[in-house]
Amino acid sequence: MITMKTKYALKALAYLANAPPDEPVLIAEIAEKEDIPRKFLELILAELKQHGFVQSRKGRSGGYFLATSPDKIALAGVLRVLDGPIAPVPCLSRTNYRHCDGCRDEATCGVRLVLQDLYEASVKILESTTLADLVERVDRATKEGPPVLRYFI
Amino acid sequence: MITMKTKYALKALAYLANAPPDEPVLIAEIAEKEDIPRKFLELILAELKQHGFVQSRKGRSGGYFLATSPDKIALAGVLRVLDGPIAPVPCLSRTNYRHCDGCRDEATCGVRLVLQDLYEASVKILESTTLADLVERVDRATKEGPPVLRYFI
DNA sequence: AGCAAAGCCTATCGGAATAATAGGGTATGC
DNA sequence: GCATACCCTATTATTCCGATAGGCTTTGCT
Repeated sequence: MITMKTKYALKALAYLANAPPDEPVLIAEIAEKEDIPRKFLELILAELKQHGFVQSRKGRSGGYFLATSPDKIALAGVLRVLDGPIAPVPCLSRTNYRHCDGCRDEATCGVRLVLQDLYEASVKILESTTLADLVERVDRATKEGPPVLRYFI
Repeated sequence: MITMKTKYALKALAYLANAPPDEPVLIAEIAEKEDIPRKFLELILAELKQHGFVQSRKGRSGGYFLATSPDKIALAGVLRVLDGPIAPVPCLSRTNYRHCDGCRDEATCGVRLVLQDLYEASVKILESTTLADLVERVDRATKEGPPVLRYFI
C-alpha cells in the first residue's frame, strides 16, 4: 500500500502535467481541485522540488510547475522519494540497500531469493511507467465514458 | 517493504517445510534456529493456524506442522494475512476492496489506473510462487556455494 | 517604498501500526 | 499428576503517518 502522501504527490504531479508548462500553478489551486490538505501539500511539493521533479517561483504570481516533460518522470522515482524503497526487503533494494539485521547469509536467504522476482518485475513496471502514461490513461478512460451503467439510465 | 512479522512467518513456514511432515516442531526450536523472538513467533503461528496454513498439537510432544504440502502454500496468501492487501491502493484490491475516501470517480482515477499493471503483475507472481519454490531456491543457492569470493581464499 | 501574495521553513501533535514482552490458562503424554 | 507445550489476553515502547500551526522570506504590482 502506498501512503496518502505518495497518492497526493501523484495527483499533484498529474495536475501539473495537465497545466500549460512553465505557467506556475498555485498550491492552493492544486489543493482545492485535488482535495488535498493545503499545508500538507506544501510539504509534499517541497520534497518533490528537492528531488528535482518540480520547480517553483516565489512571490506574487508564483507557483509550481514540472521540471521536465511528463514522459521523463517515472513513477519509480516518485515512489522511492515519498514511499521509500520499492524492494520488499531492504537487502534487495538497489537504490537503498540495507542489510537485514540478524541475517546470516544473504546469498542463501529464502525470503530474499523468493522475493527477487517480485522486485525485478515491480522495478521494471515502475521505471517504465511515467506521468505521461498516467495522464493518457485518464484521458482514455474519460473519453470511454461511464461503462455498462449507462444502459440503465 | 514487508513487515518483520511477515518475514518471520515465511522463515517459520520454510523451516516447517524442511521438517518431516506430520512431525510437530516446537515453537522454541523454530525460534532459536531462525532467530525469532519466541513469544512473538507464538502470535504469528497462531495467526497462521487460524488461516489454515499450519496445524498444531498441544501438550507434551506437541508442536506445529504444515497443514498442506509446501507447493500448495502460495506467498500471496501468507502476505495477505500478515502484511495486508497486495494492492498498492485499497480500491484495486480484489480480496480486500475499500473505496479510497474522497475519490470522486474510480473509473477515471489516474493513480488507480496507472498502478493497475503493478498490481496485476504482483498478484500473478505471488500467487504462483509457493513455499516449495522458496525451499528449492535455498537448496540451489546452497549447493552452488558461495560465489566469486571462493576464488580469493 | 510598501504592501499583499505566494512559497519556504521548522516545530508539533494525535493516532495508528509495528515489534515485542508478560503472564497466566489449558490441553496432553508419560 | 506433573511437566511440557501450545493458547489467550493485555500491555508497552517506538516509530510512522497524516496533518496542523505559525511565522519568515521572496517577489510583483502599484
